Amino acid sequence: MLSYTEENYLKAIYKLSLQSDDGISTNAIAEKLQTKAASVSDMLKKLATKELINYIKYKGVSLSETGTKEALKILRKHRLWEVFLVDKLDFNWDEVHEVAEQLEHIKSPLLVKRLDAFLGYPKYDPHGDPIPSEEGTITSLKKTLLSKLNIGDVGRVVGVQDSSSVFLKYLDKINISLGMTIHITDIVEFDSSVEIKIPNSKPFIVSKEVAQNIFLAID
Amino acid sequence: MLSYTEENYLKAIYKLSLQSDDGISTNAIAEKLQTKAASVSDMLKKLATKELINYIKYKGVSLSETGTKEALKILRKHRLWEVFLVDKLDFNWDEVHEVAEQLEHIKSPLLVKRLDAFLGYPKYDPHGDPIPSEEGTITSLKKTLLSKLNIGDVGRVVGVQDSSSVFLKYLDKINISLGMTIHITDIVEFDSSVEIKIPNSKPFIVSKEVAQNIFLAID
DNA sequence: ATATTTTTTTAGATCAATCTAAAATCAATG
DNA sequence: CATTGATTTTAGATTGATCTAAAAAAATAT
Repeated sequence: MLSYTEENYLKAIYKLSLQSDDGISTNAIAEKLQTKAASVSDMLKKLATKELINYIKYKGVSLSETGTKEALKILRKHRLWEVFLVDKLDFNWDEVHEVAEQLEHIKSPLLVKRLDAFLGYPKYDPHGDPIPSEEGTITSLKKTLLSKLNIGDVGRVVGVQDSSSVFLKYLDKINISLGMTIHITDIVEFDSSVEIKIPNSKPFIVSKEVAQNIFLAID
Repeated sequence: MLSYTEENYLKAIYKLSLQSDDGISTNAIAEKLQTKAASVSDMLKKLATKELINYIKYKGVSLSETGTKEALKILRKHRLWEVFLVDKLDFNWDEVHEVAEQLEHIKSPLLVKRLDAFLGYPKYDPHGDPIPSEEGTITSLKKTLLSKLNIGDVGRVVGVQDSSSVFLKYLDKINISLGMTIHITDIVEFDSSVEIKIPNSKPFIVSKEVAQNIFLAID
C-alpha cells in the first residue's frame, strides 16, 4: 500500500519523465514537490527498495514498470475527478486542480470504476489531457503549440501547457475553451504574436507567450 | 488546519457522546479507533491545547463548541458522500462506509457546497442518519427500535443501529430497506422474535437480535 | 478503610517524513 | 587533469502519531 507521499513522488517523477528523456534529477523532483533535495534522496532510496523506481546514486531516476503503472493509476483518478468537478459540480477549469490533488489519493478500485462509468467513460480531462485507461495505457494525440503553426492553419484546442489559474482565467476571459476551432489568420513578425479567429467573434491578437501555451490538434 | 487523525478523534468522541451522556472515557475512544489508551491520552492532550475538547485528566472528555462544529462538518461530509455513492454511483448501502471514511477528509468548502446542491440537498444518508446542515445543526427525528414496539404498531424504517456490512447485507436479503413501512403483526414470547409484514410480501419472522438493530419512526 | 483491580497517564522508543548542515560525488572549465 | 562549483547524498535532529512498559490515580471489593 502506497502512502500519500509516495504517490506524490511517483506522480512527480512521471510528469518530469514526459518533459525530459533521460534520468530525472533529485533537484528537479525537489523543485516540483516544493521540498528539499535531502528529503527527495531519502524517499528515492525508499521507492527503490520497493522497486517502484530505477535508481542509481548520483545518476538520476526513472520509473520502473510497476512504478509507471502506479503513477498512471493516480493520474487516471486525478483526471477523472477533474471531469467530475467540472461536468457535474460546475467547477471552473481553473478551480479543479487543488481538490483533485486530494481526491486522487482515495483508495477504492470500485469507486474509480463507477465514477468512470458515471462520467460516461471520458477520454480527456477538462484541460484536454488524456485520461489513462484502467489497464494503464494512455493515448496521446499529436498536439502542436499554437505558436508553431502558420498562417492559414486550422486547429482544435486540445490542451494547455501552463495550467495555472492565472492563465486559465485569462483564456476564459478571451473566450478560448477546450474543443474550440481556431483559424490562424496572421502572424505579426515584430513580436511573434498571433492573430486568430474563433467562432462568433472577429479576429483578434494573442501574444507570443499565450500562443506558446495553447496546444492544438490539426484535424 | 486539522490533521486526518485529529478529525477521526473528534468524530469518534462525537459519536460516543451520543451514546452516553457524561464524559467519554479514554478506553472507549481507544476501543472505537482500534488503538491503545496511551495513544489516546497523547492525542487528548493535543486536542485540549487546541481547545477542541474539554479535558480533565482521569475525568474523561467532551467536545468543546468548536470541537462539536468540526465533528459535525466531518459527519456532514461523510454522509453527503454516502448519498453520492449510493444515489449516483450505485453503491450498495453496505459498501459505502469505507470509502466515505476517506472522502470525509477532503478539504474544500466549495466542494461540499456543490456536492450538496448536486445531490438535491438531501436530509438523510443511505442509512437513515440525518445530515448536519452547513451551519452545523442536526435534526434527529424520534426513532424507536423495532424490538421496542408492540403488536399492531406501524413504523417506517429510518435507520440501523449496527451498520456493519454483514447486517446490511442480511437486510438486503430479506428485502428490508430504508423508508419501508413495517407492520408488527406478532411478537413471539418465547424468544422475543418479531413477526412483521412489509409491502408485497407475506408476514415473516425476524430475530430479537435483528429487531434490536432496526430503527423505525412512528408516523 | 485498606487492599486489589481497573483505568489512565507518563516515560521512553519507534517509524515516516521532513529539515539543516556537512560530506561526497559529479561536471566543467581553464 | 586539477580545481572550482553545482548537485546529491549522508548524518543527525525534529515533528506527528503510534507503541510497550511502568507509574499514578480512581474505582471496587473485602
